Amino acid sequence: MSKKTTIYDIAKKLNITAATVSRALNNNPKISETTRALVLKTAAKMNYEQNKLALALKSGKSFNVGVIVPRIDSNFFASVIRGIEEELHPEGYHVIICQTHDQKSQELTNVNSLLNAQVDGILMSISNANDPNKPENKKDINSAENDIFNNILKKNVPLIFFDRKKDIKGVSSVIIDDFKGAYDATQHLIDQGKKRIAHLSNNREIAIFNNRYLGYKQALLDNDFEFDENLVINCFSKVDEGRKVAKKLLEMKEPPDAIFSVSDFSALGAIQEILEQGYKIPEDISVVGFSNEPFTKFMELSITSVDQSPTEMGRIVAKVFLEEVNNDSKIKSEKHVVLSPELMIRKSSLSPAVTA
Amino acid sequence: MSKKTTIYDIAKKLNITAATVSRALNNNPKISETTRALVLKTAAKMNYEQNKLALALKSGKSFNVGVIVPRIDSNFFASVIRGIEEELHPEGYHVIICQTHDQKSQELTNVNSLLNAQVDGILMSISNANDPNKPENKKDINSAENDIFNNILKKNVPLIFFDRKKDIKGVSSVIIDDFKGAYDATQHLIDQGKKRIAHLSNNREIAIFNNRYLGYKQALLDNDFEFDENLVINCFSKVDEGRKVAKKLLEMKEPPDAIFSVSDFSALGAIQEILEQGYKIPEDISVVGFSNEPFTKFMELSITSVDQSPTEMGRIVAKVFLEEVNNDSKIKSEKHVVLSPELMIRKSSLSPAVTA
DNA sequence: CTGTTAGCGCCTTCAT
DNA sequence: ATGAAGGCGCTAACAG
Repeated sequence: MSKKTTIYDIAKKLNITAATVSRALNNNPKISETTRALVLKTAAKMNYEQNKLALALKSGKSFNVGVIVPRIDSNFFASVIRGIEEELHPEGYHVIICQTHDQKSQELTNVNSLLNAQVDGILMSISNANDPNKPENKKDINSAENDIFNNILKKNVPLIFFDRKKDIKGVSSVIIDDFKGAYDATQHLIDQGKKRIAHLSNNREIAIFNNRYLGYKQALLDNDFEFDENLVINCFSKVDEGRKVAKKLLEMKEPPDAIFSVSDFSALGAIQEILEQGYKIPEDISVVGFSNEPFTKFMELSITSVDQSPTEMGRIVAKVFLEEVNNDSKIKSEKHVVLSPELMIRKSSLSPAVTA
Repeated sequence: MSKKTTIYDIAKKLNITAATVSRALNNNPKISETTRALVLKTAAKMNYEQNKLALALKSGKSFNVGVIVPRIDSNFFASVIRGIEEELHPEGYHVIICQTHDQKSQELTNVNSLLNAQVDGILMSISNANDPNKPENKKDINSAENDIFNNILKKNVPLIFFDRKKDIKGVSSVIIDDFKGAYDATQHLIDQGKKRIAHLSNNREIAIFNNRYLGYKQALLDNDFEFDENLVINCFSKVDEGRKVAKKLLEMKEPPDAIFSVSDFSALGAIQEILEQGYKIPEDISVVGFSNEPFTKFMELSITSVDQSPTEMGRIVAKVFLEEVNNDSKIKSEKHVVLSPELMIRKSSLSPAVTA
């Protein structure tokens, strides 16, 4: 129906020129108070609203930022996005979300389509951080990915990684200290008197999982524990996978008396299997997860987990972006923020003996 | 650094005009194969990428849609958004998300800013569906809200409500059949032999909660149960609130033997309180929640709940939007989709007697 | 088939 | 203090 009213409409009505209207609307000092007031009034009356699209085309700033995540319906990513949105909204930015479903191809198309949409920045958690040291990954997909990242940078669009990063020159990042999170979790189990601590890991080509593995290992070494590679098993972040792996662990000649998992979901699966086989948690076997998923604290047997403060992470990612986008100087500096995770100690690992 | 290359750049290089380049790029039939090939090749070589902003300004279509939700870090909304994104992405649309934190004021500013950004549609779950029959709501905020909705429609921007809707002429909606969900849940409890079923409700000015209340009530009446208003208690969707209310219920002279809650969170709180007081679930008291939050199936004592298929809801919302936006005809028709919820029966309500 | 022209809505020099 | 003109990048109508 009613076409949107433009500055020309209101200019015509007032027998002045669009430029004047523009000035009045933008608090330009070079204009008389009377005409400004008049313009403002009629603008309001005519329901004028600025067309940000035209402004964007003119200024080269769209006030949109793209956020790329593997999926949005996971508490972690949703919370990060929440933080980003809350921090960016007051600054006038809109948040566009894209999902990759952990597929590199999606990642590439998403980046391209965001770039075409002229976003002012791209904040992303990369789909699958292949180890650049592995020669088989170095070519094909990986180089295509690097190309796209460099493409972003060449266009002067700020790019910021969060959680799952990749080391690329000129790219800032916000992550948590996975090493520390794992170290603390393992130390906690040791403090509870556990002697044989297993580790449910995941694809260690992904930095976050590798760092958790290293933190676990270091805690053992620092406590003069022997490190037994047989107690480290990879599994996907699924409940069923956790069950399977737990079953294997319980079949060992010398089963573990504690499990530290990189995922709350596999930790939950392990717990289910352990209880089903008649063991007691935490008396016989303690379990610690990672991510502090909402369900971990809701369980009757609440699960100890490592909190990653995702909303805070999102806030910081947004702040780093704002700094970069507001930094006019030609010299761009990377910024690397490492958040400290917090161990949430709950029933699944709190030995009654120690409690008392 | 490298400024983005435009069609002018490639036109100049080829000594042709920008229009021709545009035609070549858009598969316009009126162009020779040779020049098209040439243009395509040099475009690729120069890393040309279409500026969607300019296109949007020209065509009036931004290929952005705004999604407004109370908050994104809730499994329900995140899943709906997932569905929306997955359905819209292949069609070339980007999804902009806004949060209201259940505040009407935020809702208004979000709508306005999306409109300014020239989105092609707005999909929203309204913050707080005040009962329009309540005279005290009819003025101020409510009318301001209606104004803004009508404003959207006047601009010919498709508006679609999901989950929390409001009856406005010309606005389509996708919701679930809350009445049926509640009815089925209550009937299930009756089938399990329960005689005195309490209901944890919530602000019934919000349609979804009122409909759940009505479904609960109708199931009782259809089974010749007496309806006891004392067994209906309002509480927020929080674990602690559920505990408090459960405590009250257990203090009654004649406590209930089952609870149907409009929220999984308050259901969980109730469960915690009930177990703590030494009652058995489901033998003494059965509990059923609503929403099928992930944790309900993870609990050792898994919680029966009503699934709302949020991802599916998102997909459908997106489809309804696409239909509207692709419908050229002047006659706009509302579309109202009502999804059928599914009761997920779990341990918290499955009486062993019946199981056997 | 291709070039010319104009305009989407806004802002910003440059005049006046 | 205001008007005139140009341009952001693209497409569509109209010529040729």
